[in-house]
Amino acid sequence: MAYWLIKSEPSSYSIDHLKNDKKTFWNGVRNFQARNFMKDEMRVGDLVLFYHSNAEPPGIAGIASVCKQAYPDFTSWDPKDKHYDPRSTPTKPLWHMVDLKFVEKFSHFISLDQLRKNSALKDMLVLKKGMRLSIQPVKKEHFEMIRQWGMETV
DNA sequence: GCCAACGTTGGC
DNA sequence: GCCAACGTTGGC
Repeated sequence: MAYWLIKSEPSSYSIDHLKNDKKTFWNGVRNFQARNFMKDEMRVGDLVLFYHSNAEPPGIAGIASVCKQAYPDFTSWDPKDKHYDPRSTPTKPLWHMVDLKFVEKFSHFISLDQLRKNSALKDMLVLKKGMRLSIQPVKKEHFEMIRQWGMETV
């Protein structure tokens, strides 16, 4: 069982959208490193920190879990989709996605600023300068600390 | 296979 | 809206 962090812009898809949908497919990933994490390493039952990027403030909003292992991202060969990539076809899919389901929304949103101030978390990839990867592995101890923190009553 | 140019991400 | 940092593309 592994732990991850995924980024999403709340203006396009927030933790509240996921809470409402209960489940969604994580399409539109068009970066090879992120794709490889999904395709090669994400497994059903893995837990995911749901990060709000390009937000005010940015930070971790809750938790999701992987409920379907990687399969071809069919939006990649749809010319009408904004994530269309002509290199990808149904017979030779280039991009993949997983399904995520809602687990919990944090009672205590953890801002990027708060993450930075916690020295126990300083090795987290999301805190590294210039780190743009939208899907990142997270250490178990970091995940557990953040989960506990996030569920604290404020 | 190098690397400049370009496009994107995402904090600020 | 700016722009640094990065990934990707394409000319050579």
